[in-house]
Amino acid sequence: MEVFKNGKNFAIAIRNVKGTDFQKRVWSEICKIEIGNVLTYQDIARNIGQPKSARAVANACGKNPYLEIIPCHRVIRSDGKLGGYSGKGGVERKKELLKSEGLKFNNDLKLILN
DNA sequence: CTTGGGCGGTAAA
DNA sequence: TTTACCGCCCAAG
Repeated sequence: MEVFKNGKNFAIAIRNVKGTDFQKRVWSEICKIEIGNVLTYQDIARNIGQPKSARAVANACGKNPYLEIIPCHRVIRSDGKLGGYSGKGGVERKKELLKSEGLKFNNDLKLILN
């Protein structure tokens, strides 16, 4: 059994999750991102000890089975652009989610740092 | 801005 | 066991 925490500090136990070890490591790492924060795919890769696996991390995000729990929208590209979003609404939805968490973007969908 | 090479995990063939 | 596919990254031009 894996234990995930989201940004609101709810602990959520998930049994019989369907996915590979790699995917679970990625997902649990994503759950650590707090509201208003973002990490890059590369950051996640580094945090799980596989700095060269940024692309694979993106794959795992896309297969996230718990869209409502795991904040995969808080993962963006290392150049500050949004990247993709496989949930309903696509990147536009991703952008709105992040804006509602207090982040801002320029017209190139690029994150504006404070 | 574009391109081209490199990359790793996964599902399907 | 290969292949094809990607929500990526980086260096050059």
